[in-house]
Amino acid sequence: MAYTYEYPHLAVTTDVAVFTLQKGELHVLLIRRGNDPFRGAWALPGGFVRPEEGLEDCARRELEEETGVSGFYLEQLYTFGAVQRDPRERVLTVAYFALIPSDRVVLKASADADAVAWFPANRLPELAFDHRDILKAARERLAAKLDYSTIAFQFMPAVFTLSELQTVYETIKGEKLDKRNFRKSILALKRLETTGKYKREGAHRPAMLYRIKARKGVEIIK
Amino acid sequence: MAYTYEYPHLAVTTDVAVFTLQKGELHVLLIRRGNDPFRGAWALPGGFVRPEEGLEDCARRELEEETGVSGFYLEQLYTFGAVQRDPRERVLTVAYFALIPSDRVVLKASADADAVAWFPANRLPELAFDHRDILKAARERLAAKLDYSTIAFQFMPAVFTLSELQTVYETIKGEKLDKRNFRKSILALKRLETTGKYKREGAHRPAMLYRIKARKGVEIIK
DNA sequence: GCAAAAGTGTTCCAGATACACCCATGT
DNA sequence: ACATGGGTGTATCTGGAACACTTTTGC
Repeated sequence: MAYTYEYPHLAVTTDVAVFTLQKGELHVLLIRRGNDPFRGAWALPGGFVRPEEGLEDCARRELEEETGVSGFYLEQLYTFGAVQRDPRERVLTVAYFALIPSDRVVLKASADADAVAWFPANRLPELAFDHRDILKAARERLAAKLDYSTIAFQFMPAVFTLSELQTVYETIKGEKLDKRNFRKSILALKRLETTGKYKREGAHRPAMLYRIKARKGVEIIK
Repeated sequence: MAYTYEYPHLAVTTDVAVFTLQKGELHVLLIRRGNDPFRGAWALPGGFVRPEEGLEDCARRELEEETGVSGFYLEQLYTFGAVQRDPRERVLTVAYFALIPSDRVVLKASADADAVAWFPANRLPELAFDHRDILKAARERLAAKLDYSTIAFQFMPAVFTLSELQTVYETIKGEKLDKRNFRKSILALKRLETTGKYKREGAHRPAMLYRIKARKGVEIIK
């Protein structure tokens, strides 16, 4: 099967930088490549855009196929188009980033990949293509958005404690936050409500469980 | 001449939303299309990406070819990929936005276009494709960046008065600013210096002319 | 002398920051 | 009883917002 056009066309992929939090560390989803180029190396999940498929649809489909997760937050990041970024031919990639709550990180292996795994964002293996650059851009965007949007909520399960939410902020920003000030400013957003239930674990006072009032999209705040 | 590939490729263009300021109004550069589809309609300058050409190179080249200007500020905006955005076939566009100082708005007609003209951003003609969406996204990005970067300097000629700079902010944000507060905050950035010369025009006190200390890129501030 | 834009400081307020102790629980 | 993380209020600081008059010029 061949595809012929009157003038040059480009190969176009979407790649997705998928983040979650595990054990107080930011993790990235990577796939071990089963084909050349970079066979055996780790790469972002992604694949070629089909002619009748929207860009975001493509990113979502590839990610669902390769990992089995769905319903995640997805946002276009940047389009990487350096001429030599793929050794085979010119390949453009429209990069996205996705966030997955920490209670939905179960993965399935798939036909496209030898393996799928979460890696701590600070200890990554060698990556295929320019995927390290893509991840760097995604981390910067994520960290920036913490300050002026409700994006952090996308990491949270259905119910959670304020300390857990604070850990999300601290992990991504890489700095400790003051507990009282954090609670004050988060509650001032009026986006959380108490469930009336408590999380009890370990030898200490149980923590109030909160939920997000309207789990719509990410809102810009301040 | 035909181009054949083993699997589907996409047509990829860059389109550029070019802004400048004229007579205290934000203006957009448009090109009247000489070919179908949308022959005779106005559109953003842009064109197909060549296989051996970087994305930003393409945006810059198309804009220089069609307008004769060069050395402008250029930033990737967003990639638009709706399946039906071009009636001929699936065409992806990597949209950029560009800013041109108000003293360099001279245009040349070119082979690609019947006409090139500046339009007030608030009174646009019918536009081809989804170019109205692209312009909307570009305006939003521009307005947002005023608050946390030095992007407004990209509109200024070599020397200018603080009142002229203030007019740039007021025009893009669509609101009046306090003169004393504006000067205080702009000068606090330490990015401007006086030239020692004055602009004298009209029956009033001459205004000090300033210049930008280091005309590098756009910096993130605060 | 008058019209028109340039230039200049201080007060006020709100939101961010710094900071320390008691509470509820399991062992 | 003690170790562990949960939960709470106030004083201070700082950056943004509000605000009015004098200066220099051309006509």
